[in-house]
Amino acid sequence: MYLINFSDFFTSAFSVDCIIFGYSEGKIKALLIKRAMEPYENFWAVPGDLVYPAEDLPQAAERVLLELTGLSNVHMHQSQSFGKPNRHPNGRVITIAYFALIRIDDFEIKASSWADDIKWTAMDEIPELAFDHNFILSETYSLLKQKLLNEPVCFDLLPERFTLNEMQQLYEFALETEMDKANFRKKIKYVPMIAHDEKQQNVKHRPAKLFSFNKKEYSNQVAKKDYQFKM
Amino acid sequence: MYLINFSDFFTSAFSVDCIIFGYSEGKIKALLIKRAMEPYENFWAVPGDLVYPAEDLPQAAERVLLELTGLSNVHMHQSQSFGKPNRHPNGRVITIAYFALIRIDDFEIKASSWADDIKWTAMDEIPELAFDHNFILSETYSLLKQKLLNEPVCFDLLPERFTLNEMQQLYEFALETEMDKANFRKKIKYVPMIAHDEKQQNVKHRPAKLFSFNKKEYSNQVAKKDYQFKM
DNA sequence: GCAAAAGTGTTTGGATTACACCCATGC
DNA sequence: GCATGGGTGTAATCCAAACACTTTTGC
Repeated sequence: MYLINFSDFFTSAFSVDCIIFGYSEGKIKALLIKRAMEPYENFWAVPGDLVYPAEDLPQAAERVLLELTGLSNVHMHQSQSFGKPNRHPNGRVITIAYFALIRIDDFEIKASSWADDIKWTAMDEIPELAFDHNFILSETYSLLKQKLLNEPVCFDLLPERFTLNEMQQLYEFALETEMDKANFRKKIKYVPMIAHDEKQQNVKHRPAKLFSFNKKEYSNQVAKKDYQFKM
Repeated sequence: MYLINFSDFFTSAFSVDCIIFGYSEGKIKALLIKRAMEPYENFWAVPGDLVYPAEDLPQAAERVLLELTGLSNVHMHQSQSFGKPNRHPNGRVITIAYFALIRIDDFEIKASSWADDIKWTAMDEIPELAFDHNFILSETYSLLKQKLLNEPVCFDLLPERFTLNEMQQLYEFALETEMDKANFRKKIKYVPMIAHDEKQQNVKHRPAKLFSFNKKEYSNQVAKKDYQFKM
């Protein structure tokens, strides 16, 4: 038996928070919005929204992403759920965090009806955020770092064509370590990548070769079980 | 602006599903219940319950665990959330899965008001379950396997005092591989464990030494950053 | 003694590390 | 030429796999 009526359970709301990670200037960044309404008006926050009663969760997260970036068909990774009874001042709201990895230069960000301002913020410069969003963001960033070690998700953050040094710097930022150039290249020797003839432009030193991730070949090798991405 | 009234968002319910993992006879097992009520009456299912409007999520999961096992103060690990709009026939119910790791021999399991029967089922013998519980269980098991590789959670499943072979067999089952005895022992050489004088009893071969996990020493070393559990 | 599993040592090859060196470009 | 990073080779070391061997118990 329950201590309350069955129907009284159906009095909660849930939201998705959608953490959008990008990479530029050697740093992993998250898209933050400045809230245009109470509660926590004028605080920076992770974009998120309530989920409609008939809407699927990842769909809702994709909707938030679409509104802010115009991007669709981006894979949403599920993070954790956060449900402390008092985390939202207006009622019981449980939030399910999702995160998306995108290429910063591929689109224009737009503020939305519920955001006054919007900006990319490097993960080592996150200010105080609304609600429990500092906690949500840092837990989700840990998950991202985990994935960077075990899955080739770095290529969702890097430009379609990138230099090996850009790739190395991404890992150096995420893992907060310095790496040896020669050793890094040995480590990624078996990652399926395409070497292009194209070179870096407008640099005042020897231009680096551009690479792109060979997704097809990667899927093949994983299916044949003779390769497992590992950093 | 929202397409529906703000209050209409507060028409959903949350549940927690609480996957209880144990280890015996060389296999990782999950505690399943036979449902005593509709929907899915008489189906096997993962134990779970609705969350009270003012209840914290991990608290609710602990409540479910307590009712079935009498155990409290067990750390609940969060798994994923599952929220397809039609996953529950009686309304929109989002479930947050948690999992607990316990020592099977440390307690008596008891059926509860909402369960007709209850049993331990090995992870390679899971039957068809109610709702989307097959999916929830297999996703959560993947997470457990992940944790077994990166955190010393195997000691929550093993008896307080265990043999190195029992530990090896746990990993062999989880990773679905066979391991070399000598190499396994080299790999765990730096895991902080206490070797006891006590030996295995009632075996018809040379009795093995019993070990236990040195949690205090582990915490120390992790704090000093000179050790990181890794299998 | 024999069976069975506990427990340990050795060899080998591949990966990781540290470090050195040469190369191509802009100025 | 020089500064700057791109790109590669080598030697030392560590680690993991394979496998063999010894030890201790019950019967």
